[in-house]
Amino acid sequence: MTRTLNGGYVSPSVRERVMLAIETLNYKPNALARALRTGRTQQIACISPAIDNPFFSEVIRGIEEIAIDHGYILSIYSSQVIDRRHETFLLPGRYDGVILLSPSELNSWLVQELAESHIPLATFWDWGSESPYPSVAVDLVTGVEEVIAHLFSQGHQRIGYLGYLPSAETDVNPRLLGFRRAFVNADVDRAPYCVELVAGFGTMEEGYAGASRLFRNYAGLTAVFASNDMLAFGAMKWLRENGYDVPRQVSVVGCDDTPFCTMSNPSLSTIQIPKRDVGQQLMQLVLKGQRNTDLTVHVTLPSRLIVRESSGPAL
Amino acid sequence: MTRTLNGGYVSPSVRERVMLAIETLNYKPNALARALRTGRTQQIACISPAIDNPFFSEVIRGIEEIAIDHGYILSIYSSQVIDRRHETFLLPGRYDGVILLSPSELNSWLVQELAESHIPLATFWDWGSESPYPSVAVDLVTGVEEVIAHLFSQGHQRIGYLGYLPSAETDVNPRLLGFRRAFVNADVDRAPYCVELVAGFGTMEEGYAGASRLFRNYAGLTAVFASNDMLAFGAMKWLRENGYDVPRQVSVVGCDDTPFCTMSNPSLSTIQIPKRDVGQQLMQLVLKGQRNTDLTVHVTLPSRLIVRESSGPAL
DNA sequence: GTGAAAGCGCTAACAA
DNA sequence: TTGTTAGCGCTTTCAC
Repeated sequence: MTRTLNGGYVSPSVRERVMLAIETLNYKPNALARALRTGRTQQIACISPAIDNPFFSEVIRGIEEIAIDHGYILSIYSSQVIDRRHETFLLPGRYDGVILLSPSELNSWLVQELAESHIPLATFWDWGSESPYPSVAVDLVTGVEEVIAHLFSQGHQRIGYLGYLPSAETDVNPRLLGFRRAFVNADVDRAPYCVELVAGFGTMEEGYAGASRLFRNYAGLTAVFASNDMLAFGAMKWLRENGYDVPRQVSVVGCDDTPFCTMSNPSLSTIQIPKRDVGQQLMQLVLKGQRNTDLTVHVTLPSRLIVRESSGPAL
Repeated sequence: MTRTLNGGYVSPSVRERVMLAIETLNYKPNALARALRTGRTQQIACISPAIDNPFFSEVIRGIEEIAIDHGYILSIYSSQVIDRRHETFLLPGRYDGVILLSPSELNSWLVQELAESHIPLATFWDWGSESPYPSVAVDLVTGVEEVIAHLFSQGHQRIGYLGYLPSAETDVNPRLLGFRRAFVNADVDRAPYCVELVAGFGTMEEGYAGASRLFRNYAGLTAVFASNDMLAFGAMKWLRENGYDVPRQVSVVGCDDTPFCTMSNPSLSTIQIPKRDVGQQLMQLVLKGQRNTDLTVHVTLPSRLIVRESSGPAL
């Protein structure tokens, strides 16, 4: 029977009889038993911190494209609900590879376990310092510098930064890094920049609340850079509701270039990230990891500013 | 060893020695082998047609809440990439239950297979006629009637419907059904309504293109009802770019009440669906299905109109 | 070209 | 209380 399905030397008569039996008994192979025997499941796990953030959706689409091409199917998990109780759920056996999107301190234990488990691993690393694991990163530092240069060139002096922190690693956040560096590098004297960080995963609600704090705590801001688009949208809402005209009174720039950027009114200036590419490279890294073990590859992709309607000349 | 982990009668000394061995050898149980033996995987699969539509994200969150409570972990798949090659990937063994969101003709084969496989199944059914499988549905017909009543009351006469069709089942779409029925039930003579359907999954791009066709094909429209929020956002963008003021010249109403409804400018009037509830009920259905087999339960949840800024008096 | 048997890593049942 | 064994459903290998 085995041979009939998996391609072997079978005589036509036997093949026919087997096929008939399969049909009549409605036989379905048990994927689990097969995986146990062969050691491969043809499944890849992707653990995402927020499935409702379109940024990750797009990255996942990239992963899927490559995975499908190689006969893998992609299983998506939300890292917000994974805790140590599930420790073993993807360890030995279950997956032929794991992709971790934006791991934070909240799931560092998972990264650790995964790394020790010898399952091919790839991470989307957006916390500054180099990843100890195979990773894809985006060069956001220069992206953010572009943003600040753009705002400076439009006459903005007092610029706010709106970020989020899933845990406490704020200092290695490349966006904030770029933000600070841009001010240091600027050849003119500026009023100090203003930073407001909200705890969370970078949602619109957080952006709304964050904007409120930012503008309450710092007077005279004419521009805000938000560390992702969701925050930016939330901030724009707060600004609109509180009588600030965007972009005439306040410029807003986001990060990620999610699909809503072109839909919002005004459309959102943002940093474009090659999201599909990120996903594709991640999956390629897993594929590589399946051959050579213990390699640590790092891929860095570029980012660039896209100016839309939400940013313009300062008053 | 088994007993030490899974709670059995073990003497302290043995327990200690086993624990030590586990520690030093860094032993991790193989989830696959365990599942093969016990017949349960503690995993639930959820197959979603569009992970980038926030509507589904929210439903998934509801599923997750209940799943977690019962010790299951949720695996999410995008049905857009699943085809017959993956036929066996969730059949016997892999999952203790499967939830199918908005199955369409595109994956009717999957529903079929699943139903035959005796895996507890629950479907989110949004195509009108009653589901032959355990399902959660939303009473959209009355929701849509509310929308039309609202638009009528604001003086709108010529109203467009903007829908999408993943396959050809347009006639059982409850939104369209409600839309038509509202016109029939109306006690006054109205200009005929106008329907434009775009092929696809209900994205913003489709909404943009659909609006363009709608307004090209039908003159004098003063209101549009879109069968989901994404389409509505796309339509609003097209309207804005083509000089139509929303809501002063054209009212727009969406469906789903996704988070962006309150963020967009103008904010979007829409039909609210209890998304979390939908998810929770779906998972409950799976749980039920694990006990009694072959039961076919149907849960219907209500929907209601939320009026925001995008709809108002006709010119 | 085909049947049979071993064994993947686990748990449940049965002896001891 | 503990050690041992059979077997989940498959694939691989080795006889025939």
